[in-house]
Formats: sequence, C-alpha cells, structure tokens
Amino acid sequence: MSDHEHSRCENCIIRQMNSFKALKKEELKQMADNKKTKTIKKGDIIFKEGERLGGVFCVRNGISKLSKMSDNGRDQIVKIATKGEVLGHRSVISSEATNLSAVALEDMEVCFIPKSHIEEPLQTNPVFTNAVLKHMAQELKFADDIIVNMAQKTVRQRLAEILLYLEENFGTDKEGYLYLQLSRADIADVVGTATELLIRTLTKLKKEGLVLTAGKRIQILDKKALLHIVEGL
Amino acid sequence: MSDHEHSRCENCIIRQMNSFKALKKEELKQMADNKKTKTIKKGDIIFKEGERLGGVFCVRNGISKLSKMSDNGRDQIVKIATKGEVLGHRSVISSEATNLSAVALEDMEVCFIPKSHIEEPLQTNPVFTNAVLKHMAQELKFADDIIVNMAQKTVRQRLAEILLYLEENFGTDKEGYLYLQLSRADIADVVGTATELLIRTLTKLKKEGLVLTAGKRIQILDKKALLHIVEGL
DNA sequence: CGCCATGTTGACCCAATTCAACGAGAGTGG
DNA sequence: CCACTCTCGTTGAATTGGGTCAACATGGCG
Repeated sequence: MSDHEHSRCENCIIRQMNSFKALKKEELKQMADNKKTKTIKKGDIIFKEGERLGGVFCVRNGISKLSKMSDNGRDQIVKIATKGEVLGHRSVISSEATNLSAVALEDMEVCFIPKSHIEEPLQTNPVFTNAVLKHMAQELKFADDIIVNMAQKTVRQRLAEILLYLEENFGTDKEGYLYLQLSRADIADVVGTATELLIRTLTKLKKEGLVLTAGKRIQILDKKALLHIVEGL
Repeated sequence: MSDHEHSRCENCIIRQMNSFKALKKEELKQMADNKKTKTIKKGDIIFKEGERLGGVFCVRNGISKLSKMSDNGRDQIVKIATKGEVLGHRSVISSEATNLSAVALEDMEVCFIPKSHIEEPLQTNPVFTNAVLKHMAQELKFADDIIVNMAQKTVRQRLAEILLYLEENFGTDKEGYLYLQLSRADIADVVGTATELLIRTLTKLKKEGLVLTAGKRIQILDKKALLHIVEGL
C-alpha cells in the first residue's frame, strides 16, 4: 500500500472536519499506525445493521447512506454521510451492535480505525471527548427535526426538503444538475415512501416547473417555491 | 425552603438513575448548594422551544412531555420524560437554544441545576463525561428507531407501540388501567396524527377486544395481539 | 443485440386529514 | 342548585394522500 504523507492521520485534511481535530499528536500517530485505509466500490456494504464494529470508519472521500430496515421490509435512509464524517461512532461509544447499515453511494475511500484508538482518548483527552459530545448533541437535534418531519409532513414536503438539502450539501454540476445522483429508490428511502409515489410527486414538481429531470439527474429550477412547499402545505 | 437531607444532591436517590452518579462528592456538594428545587403544576411549561436555558432540569418526581412544534402548527411529542431524567442537557452541551418544549403532564418536582455545574465536570471529570456520552449515544439510537417508525409505520402500528410503551414504562393501577393518563390529544401528538384519527383507531382496537377504555383511562387486554400489530401490518 | 435493473404510468383500494357537529364532564358564577 | 361555558372526547361524511400490484418503457452494459 502506498502509505505516503497524505495517509498519515497527522496530515489528513479530513481531520479538520470532525472531532479528530481535538486529538493530540501522539494519539494521531498511534492512530495512523493502526488504521487501515480501504477502497470501497459504489454499492458495496461498509457494515450491516446488527454487526459489531471493531472500530469506526472515517470517510476520506465519497458518499454513503446510513439506513435501517423497518419491520415491514423497507429500508429507511437516516443519513447521508460524506467526506469528514465518522461512521459507527455511536455503536463504539455504547459498545453495542450497530443499529444502522452503511452502503457506498459512490466509490469511496475510508479509514478504518480500531476502537481502542477512540476509546482511549475518550478516557484521557477531555477536549476530544467534549468535541464528540457536542457533535452528538447536534446529531440528536437533527434527529428530532427529522422525527417531526416524518410524523407531520407530506411526501411532497419531504421531497422538496431533500432536494434542497442535496443541492445545499452536495452542490450541482456545471449544467446545474444535482451533483449527487441518488436513484429514485434511494430518494424514496430517504423520504420514507414507495418509489412509485416518489416518482409521481417528482413528476408533479416537474410539471409545475419547479424542477427539471434528465434521466436520473435532477435540477432545481425554483428554489423559493420549493422552500415554500417545505413550510406551508 | 425546607432543605433537609433529601434535598442534598449527595443523598438524592434520583442520582442513581442518570449520569450524575458519575459525579464526585465535591461536585455534588457544589451542585446541591446552587440548585433550585421547583414545584411544577400539571400543564405548566418548564421551558419553551427557542429559549436559552441557564441550566438543566433534573426530574425528581412526576412526568413531562418534550415536544416540538411543526411548521404546520401541530405539536409533535418526541419524548416522555420521568423521574431521574435530565431535561435540557442537549442544549446546554451544545450551548444553543432548546429545540424542544417541556410541559408537565402531572404535578412535578424538578431541580434546576445551573449549567456551570454541568459544564465544569464535563471538562474535568472524564467518568462523568463518558456517562453523558453513553447516554446520548443511546438517545441517538432511540431517535433512529423513532424516525423509522414515523416514516414507515401506520397510525395503528404506532398507537399499538405507544400503548405497550406506556404500560412497560409507567405501569398500571390496581384495576389494570395504564397509570399514565395522557389526553387523547397528547397520544395523538406522540403518534403524530390528528386526534380524531387517534380516537377512531383506538375505538377499533377496543372493538377488536385488544384494549378497554373507561373515560380517558385505557387498559391493555391483549398484549400479544398488540405486539403483533406493531410488527406486521 | 438482448438482458436486467431502473424508471414510469395506470388503476384500485385503504389510510389519513379535515371540517363539522354533537355529547359529556368540570368548573364557575348567579 | 341550575344554567353557562369550556374543554375534551366522539362520531359522520367528504376529500385527499399514500400504498400496492401490474404493466410497460428505457437505458446502460455484457
């Protein structure tokens, strides 16, 4: 493996984007010596709901979905995780099996970090622990928002919200289409509905001139109108 | 104020039930000297969404609901918090305004603890910080479950689940009725639906012989059947 | 070229919301 | 004590939203 300077955690830019920035030099060195960088192909499973993770996965590049299977057999996507995010920290912290599955939506590069290198700083480095704590507090707040959305909003509202989210967080290509090309099924799994209804709802937005589609690609035409949909009915 | 032995945090039984058990004697002493015990009447607001809390509320007695207002004007109850639970820790940790409102469902006794007495141990007492961290990890997992339920399950399934939850967590009186008597509107706000539909769904369960109602009181007759509803359709 | 996964549409049925009306208990003030 | 009102629970009926099954299109990809 070509372990050059960029694969040393100390120099990893990703570190600036998450709680790892609170780690000390020695801790990072330890981590760098034990981490395993993995290349993951689009569609590959990083981990599956119910597995016990021996560590966390730090996303170096690419985008993944975190989902949970419902009793009725449908997947619900709970989060889309990208560069800089750490997967599996929740289950390492509570030393339980994961409640979520992680699947790559694009080719990815992730670093697997054995849990001992997380657990130890959690005991000894309060700055790190507090950074993680703050991060989880944020996640909890987002989760509350999602609960309310799922419980109270229509598919149309949730779709509008996700389209805006995708543009906000992943941007567009030069032609103005959303950079992240989720399949209709994936979008449906985020929204929490059947793909047929998702498609119908999207088609309606298209007819109203708020979005534009070309194959699986989607472009937002009227951001304001979408925002308006998200809020009122 | 009758500050007897039971009002010293060091001796508070509640402490055994939450992260405060990880606090050291001196920290508890400090806390005891600065906390304010408050009596809160049924229906009273403990705090409102958007407020900046100067500390956390430790529930000594009674039951409260934590809810968030949706854009469409309906309240969504996100959690029911009871004896031993700490309210407002999330917003203190991330030093933001609360995203939730807390209202008493019964007469309550809560201790208000100024945030400094939380923040300081978070910096200096890793055992405490880790206890809080673990607790939040649990909450996050529950939140994921709720998201999936809201997104994928019917009102009937969610109602069945909540009835079982209420029995499991708050028990029944001697006649077998659920101890915690939520109003139909509150149950609807937990389930995430209109009270009319909630009532209709409950009535159906009654006709099927799975539950029994007397005024606002509810009794579970067939736990197994309810469990079956929760899982399959 | 043909295959398989994905996207799309129709039609039907059940789930859920909404508005409207009414009933039943719980104060409250005369 | 009664009448009044207020909140809460309950039911009806109309309408819309959403799920499901089946059929068909389409578009990469071997």
